[in-house]
Amino acid sequence: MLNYADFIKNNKMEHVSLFDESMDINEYDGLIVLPPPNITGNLHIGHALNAFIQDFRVRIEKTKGKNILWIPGTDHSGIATQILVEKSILPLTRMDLGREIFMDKVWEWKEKYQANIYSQLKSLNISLNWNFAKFTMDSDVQSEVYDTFYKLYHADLIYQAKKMLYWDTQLETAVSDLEVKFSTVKGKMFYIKYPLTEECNGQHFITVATTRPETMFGDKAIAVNPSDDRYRDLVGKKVCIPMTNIEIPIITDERCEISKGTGAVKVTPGHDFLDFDIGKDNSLQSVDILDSSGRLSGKFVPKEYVGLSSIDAREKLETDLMNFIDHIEDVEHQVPLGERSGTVLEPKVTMQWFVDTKSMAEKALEALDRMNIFPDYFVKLYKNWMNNIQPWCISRQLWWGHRIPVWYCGDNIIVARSQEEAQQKAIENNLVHYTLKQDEDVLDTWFSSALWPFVTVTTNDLPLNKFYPNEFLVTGHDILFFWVARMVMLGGFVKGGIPFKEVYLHGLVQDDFGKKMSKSKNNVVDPMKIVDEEGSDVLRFALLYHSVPGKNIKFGDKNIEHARHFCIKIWNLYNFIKHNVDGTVYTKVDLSSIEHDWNKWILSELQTCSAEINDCVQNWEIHRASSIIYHFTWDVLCNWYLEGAKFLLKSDFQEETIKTLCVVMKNLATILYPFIPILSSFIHRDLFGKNIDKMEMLLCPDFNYDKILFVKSVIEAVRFCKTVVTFSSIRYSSEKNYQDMYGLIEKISGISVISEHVDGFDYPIHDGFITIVVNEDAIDLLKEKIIKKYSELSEDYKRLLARQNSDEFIQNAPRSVLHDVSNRLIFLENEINKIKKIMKMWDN
RNA sequence: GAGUGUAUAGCUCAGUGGUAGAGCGCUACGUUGACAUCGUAGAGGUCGUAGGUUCAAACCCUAUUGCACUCACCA
Repeated sequence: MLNYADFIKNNKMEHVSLFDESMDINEYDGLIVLPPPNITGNLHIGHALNAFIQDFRVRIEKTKGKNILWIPGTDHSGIATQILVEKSILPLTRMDLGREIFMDKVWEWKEKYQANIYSQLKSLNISLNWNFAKFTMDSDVQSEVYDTFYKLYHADLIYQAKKMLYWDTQLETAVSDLEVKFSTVKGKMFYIKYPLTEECNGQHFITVATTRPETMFGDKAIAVNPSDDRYRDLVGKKVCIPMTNIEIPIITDERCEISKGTGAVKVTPGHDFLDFDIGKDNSLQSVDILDSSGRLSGKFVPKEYVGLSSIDAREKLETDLMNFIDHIEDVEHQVPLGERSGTVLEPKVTMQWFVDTKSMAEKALEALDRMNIFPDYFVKLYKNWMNNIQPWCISRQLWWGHRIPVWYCGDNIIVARSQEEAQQKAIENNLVHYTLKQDEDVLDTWFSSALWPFVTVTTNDLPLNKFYPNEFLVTGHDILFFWVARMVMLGGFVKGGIPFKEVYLHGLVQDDFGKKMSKSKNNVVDPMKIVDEEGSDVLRFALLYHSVPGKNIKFGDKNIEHARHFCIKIWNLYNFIKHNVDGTVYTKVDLSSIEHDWNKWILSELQTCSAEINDCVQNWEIHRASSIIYHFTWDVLCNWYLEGAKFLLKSDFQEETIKTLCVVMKNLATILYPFIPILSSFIHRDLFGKNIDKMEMLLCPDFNYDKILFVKSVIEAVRFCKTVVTFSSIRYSSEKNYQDMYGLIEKISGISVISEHVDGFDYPIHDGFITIVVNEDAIDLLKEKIIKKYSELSEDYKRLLARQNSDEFIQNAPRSVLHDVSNRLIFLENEINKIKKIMKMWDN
């Protein structure tokens, strides 16, 4: 027979098709989209988690009879891809190649890495339907993107404005607030003395503190708080900017904090967010002293500083300003870094396109009534973000992306859905004498991603009313604002309603020590390597088992090992069953023909297990569902039932036990299918000759659960005693005497149960005693065990009795709890009395 | 600075007011025909700290400390 290692090896070779490619579109009952991976490289383990969670749910639905169309795709991811392609053409730059040739290079890159991502997704054995795959820059997707822009523009929700934004000097583009990551670095705080144009009360200078002295060339004022007594007399006076001797006024502004720095702050409206606002309110000019690559430039910058980077200029100023520097302090401060480029960002005023998100955010808040977010604590974050929504800058000064659908025609602006339409509009408006020039910039990647739930439907010519909203969305919590929020906003605007009925946010996969996986830390776990070595089921179960909603997963070899052991356990279970049914496989079994309580019991456990998993799935508690199936398979089925079944297979109950094994294996395979689809499909096909389909409804016959408790109780007692003494037979005595279970007990425990009276040591069990036939020497060890048990039970009893004797408890506790406690007390009392009786006999 | 989450066994983590749980690790025993990639048993916990609510708190509330994350923050 095939062993597990061979099975894994064989399955690598064969591509298991898990959906029926010929399935008619009418047979689908709903749709979901795969969050499109970036075409920047390889799938990482987070993608695998994301994909497996979706596939889990898709397969769950399938076993319930609901077919979900799952559409794959990839994202062009503007900045990230452009950076990589630029790196790949070094030492040439994109300027050297020109826009057209550079774009060809990016498209080449796209083809290569999309193919790579697709083949890696396929190796995860997930049920994506590849017939409908999309790329965010496909031309039909572009039409939808342009159409959305057009609609927003004509609804006055898109506008062009000059605003201060973070500017990436390496990529030479504006970036959105969400793409800024702050980092603590060591820097210097310069205390610079600005000379007053005329002395005032003996003062010749006003001192300001700054970490960015190089921006002084753009200073337009010195501001102090109006209630700051130290500077009261200086307000309205003028100072000179050191080096350039340009005169600027001392003004007051409420936003200056008296306790910060020296209380006096240099106002540079061109290069600081606060200063920009102060400048605007005080009619100060905003001058830009940095060019797009972050080098000093312009008429306000002294010649010897023109062309220097901020850092170089700062260094040079440290010596050049000698006479003006009061002192310098070492400080740690936060600097804004570009998420992708990692370079220091500069606040810079530029003309950009913005989406006015206010009204859409309001609708997105209302959408919460119809859209469930799991886990629900993310609702708070979502609300908080929507309530503090900022205009969304959607233009990027990049080459790779959807070119902004705006055409310039002299001083006229034409917003259109295509070049042709723009042309047409130019003709209509008598603008033909100008050359039509499309905006050079591209749209933020997230703008096109935000349309994903419906463009995947419309561009595939699928019926929107059937597939939109999507059934659910599964994604990492890190892109709640980047993506989920924007899908809800734009989806609501373009198509109305909500884009998906449920949102499940999973955590990030971290390394064993809870650190983020990154190439630089060399702690990246490659999912493809695990798939290659262990099979996709192992990776899948390892991830699902630990995926608590919203929480990050610490992932290491332990997780893999645990999942591998589980798969091997199932493999061995399958081996056992295959061996024991020996060709007579029952695919349909009339459960009413099952008579033995042991068999009926496992059927009922199976049913319970299935129902519990169902409950978990409703709430996306995949980790709990995984524990339940693990526990059922390992403990209930393999460790208890199977051991008993070994006896039944050699008894008069052989045939019905084979039937039971078949029913259990068939249904277990179906339950396991969403967790470990490859192995469970294989088992199902091999034993029952067909693919897994819908879950069967099991109508289990009634059975005597007391008998099961009896068997377990005797066996547990025997095992407990076996750890201290050796014996080969016991006698059981009680009112209820389930003789028909003796065989089972003997088989599982490995001792014989005799009915004739014997002398031995009495040991209490669930419902009576067992008499252990054992020699005198060992009795003390057993006594010790019993004394320990006695003290444990007594303590329990005392505590519980105290509770039951409390009037307040009786008055206030619900009836069911009172009932439980009194039952428990009766049980404990029984146990204790049994032990007392035994102990009394010791004395005789 | 504001917010969110989190603290439970040696480690990694589940836990739904009413008997404290799992995997790994550890100790002891056991290869009986699915599985040593295993089985059985055991040890190991004032559930971060301090209050409060409740008949009853790991769970609810308040405060506090540590950690993680999100947002804001370059004087």
